[in-house]
Amino acid sequence: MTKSVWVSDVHDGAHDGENVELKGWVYRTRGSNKIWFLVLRDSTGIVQCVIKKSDVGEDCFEELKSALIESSVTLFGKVNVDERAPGGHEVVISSGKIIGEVNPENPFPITESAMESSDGGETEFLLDNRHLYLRTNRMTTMLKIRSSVFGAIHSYFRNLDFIEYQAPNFVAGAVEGGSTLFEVPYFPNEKNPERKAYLTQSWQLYAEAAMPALERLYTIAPSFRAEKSRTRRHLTEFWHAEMEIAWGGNADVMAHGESLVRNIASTLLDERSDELISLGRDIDLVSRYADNPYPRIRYDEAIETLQGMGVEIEWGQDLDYSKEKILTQDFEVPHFLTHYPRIAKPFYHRPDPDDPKYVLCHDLLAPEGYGEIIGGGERTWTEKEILERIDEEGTPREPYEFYIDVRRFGGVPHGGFGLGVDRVCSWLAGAEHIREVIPFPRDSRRVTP
RNA sequence: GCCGCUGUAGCUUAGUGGUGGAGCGAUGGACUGUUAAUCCAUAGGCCGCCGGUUCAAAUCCGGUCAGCGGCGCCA
Repeated sequence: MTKSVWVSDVHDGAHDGENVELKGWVYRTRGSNKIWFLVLRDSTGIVQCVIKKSDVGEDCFEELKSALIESSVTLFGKVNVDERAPGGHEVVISSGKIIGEVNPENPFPITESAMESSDGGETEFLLDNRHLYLRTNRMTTMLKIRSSVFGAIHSYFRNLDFIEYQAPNFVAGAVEGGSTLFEVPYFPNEKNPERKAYLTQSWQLYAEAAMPALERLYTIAPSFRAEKSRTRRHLTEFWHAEMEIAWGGNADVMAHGESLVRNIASTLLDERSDELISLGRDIDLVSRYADNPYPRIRYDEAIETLQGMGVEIEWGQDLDYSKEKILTQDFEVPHFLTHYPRIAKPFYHRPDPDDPKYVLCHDLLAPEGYGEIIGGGERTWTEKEILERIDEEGTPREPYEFYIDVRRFGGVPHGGFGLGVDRVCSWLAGAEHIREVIPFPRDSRRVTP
């Protein structure tokens, strides 16, 4: 049953003149009643198969001719170098059969016309038929790019001896102050009829608990946000790559963030440049993101810049997307924004000892309007400071007792960041919408298929 | 939570008050090398749903449902 010949190997010339067995799905067909061209698709590409009635016989010819788009087939034939074939290689078939048929009364719904006006985007029809849309060239390409991004993140951290570490997805309280959490009934009982758990928004608090044990740790895991965001960069379930290091400050964490993102860009150039080109992505742009340093700008400078441009913004306000967009429109590479006002950020950010009006934090803003891809910084790490900050925010202490304990037993300076993996995929692939880079996107209005 | 836009055949769409058209796909036929093949024919429509105006509604009005886009929030 195992498959040994892949379409990409046929095009690479690995089987020229050989008899091979091909397994795959019908991509397109055309022809006459004497010669039939079946373009076969597998996970590595497409190849033209030539079926002549005189070679395969009447019965086989009629069977293969009846195979509709996305029928699965096995074909035997000889690999032939022929300039008339798309890609330069074709397979002249000697026999073959349909494995899984497609009923003519219910043909494969993802047609050329279904994708025609979508512009790589996401029509209602394509979203409803996502499970079938995955088989198309565009989605397959996106998923391959996504795989390389995940691989690059694992390689980056493992090469530096980071330990991959998993936190629970059911949690008792919020990480972000005031953000909306998904509630899940969690074994309510007589004592506690309303008992609930929440889906995690971040691995961070649990990573900090393991920081004194592992010192360098990372994860790639889903995070959940119950905000009804309707934008091209939000999902309710997204993949979060997070890291935490002991004995590191804001600048150290930022250095990792920069290296990681540049590493992802260069990995894509190595492994997926064909795919990027097929999506129409400008390779020079991706090279620029891989090769150039990412500047750091303090919050105060950003505010001054914006005010100088005539934007109405006051010191102390967080930078929303509309401001980010104005700020980043002239950026050629991602920029870090650092030292936000303490009042704009949650309690776990450490106040700057040089000026406690600010916290030691950073956001990494991607160019081309893709916005924030990293949020991170140095953590509040003494018991005194963390209690002070929790209280000043009005956050209850109880759910965070385990977190405060980290400071009570040998606290050390430490920090980390979270990177939105889907956002990075979307940005580097040049996607129109973050939904394009995840197989089954979840947003506030859609949980199916 | 707020603002905007769109629902016509399986898909993409034309149709501003008077018997709903096309392309793709499907089916049948023709064609010996096609490149999204081509040509001929056939089938396929509660014009999202409910109500109203009118002699007459896909078309005008009200409501409703669904979807999409944007803002706030963030990765």
